[in-house]
Amino acid sequence: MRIATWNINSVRARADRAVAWLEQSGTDVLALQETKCSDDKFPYSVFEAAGYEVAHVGYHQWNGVAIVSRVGIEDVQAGFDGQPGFGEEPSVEARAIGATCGGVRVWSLYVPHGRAVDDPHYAYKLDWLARLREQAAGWVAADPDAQIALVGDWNVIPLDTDVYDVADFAGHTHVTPAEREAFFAFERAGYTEVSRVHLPAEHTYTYWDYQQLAFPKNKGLRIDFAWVTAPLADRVSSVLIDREARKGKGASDHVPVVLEVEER
DNA sequence: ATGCCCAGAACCTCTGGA
Repeated sequence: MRIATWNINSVRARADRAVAWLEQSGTDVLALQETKCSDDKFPYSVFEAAGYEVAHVGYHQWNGVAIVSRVGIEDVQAGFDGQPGFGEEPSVEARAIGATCGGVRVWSLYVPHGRAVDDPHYAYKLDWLARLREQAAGWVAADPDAQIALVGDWNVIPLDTDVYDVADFAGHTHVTPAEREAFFAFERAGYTEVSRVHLPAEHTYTYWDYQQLAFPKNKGLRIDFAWVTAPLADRVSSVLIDREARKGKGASDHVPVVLEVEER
């Protein structure tokens, strides 16, 4: 079974591209982030015509996450328990959706960006990650055999070698010790980041800015990851970051990360 | 060529993204 994650940066602008990629990559379950639409505007029929079921949560033109599956989609949950909100009167955003597909509990996650270290959005980001980790630790404690995959756009650059030049990020979000600590805390919660296990090479990126020829110059970031429980990590035989998906007109600024999961 | 921001809402330029 192939499980992938992809920040699609508007599902309406790229639905045909996403379905073509699903078919050519042989992907069974795809976690999407930044669908940028409300539920009523999601292009369900494009995916359904290709044999995929869809679970989506989106409230307006920002955020939005989905899970697309051709191996079943059960027990859909929009948001995780305790997920913090943002704003003057905090509202929970469409940044997390969980569903069980082919026996794996998949969470499609769009971690808050943070905007700037002195912005309220930054504190929100750290709280969001801490609350998610609390829940995720509880899932493992309740069932050590659980097959859980926390995949998505984590908006954290975990290592200095996960960016073209870390000096360019001095004083900015994504590289602060607090963000990196919040990211690596999932290790202690019982999870393994399997893309790193299988693709340890430095300067391996999943995102390239649209501006200033970032992709041709390979000025990228590694910010899309897959934290999975130990029993599931044992089944992951390889991971692919599909750079080809960044090429050409109309590409998302992120590319898919694909996990090859052996049958039990 | 992988090629010099993009999408959405609204309607003009702003917000958000990293």
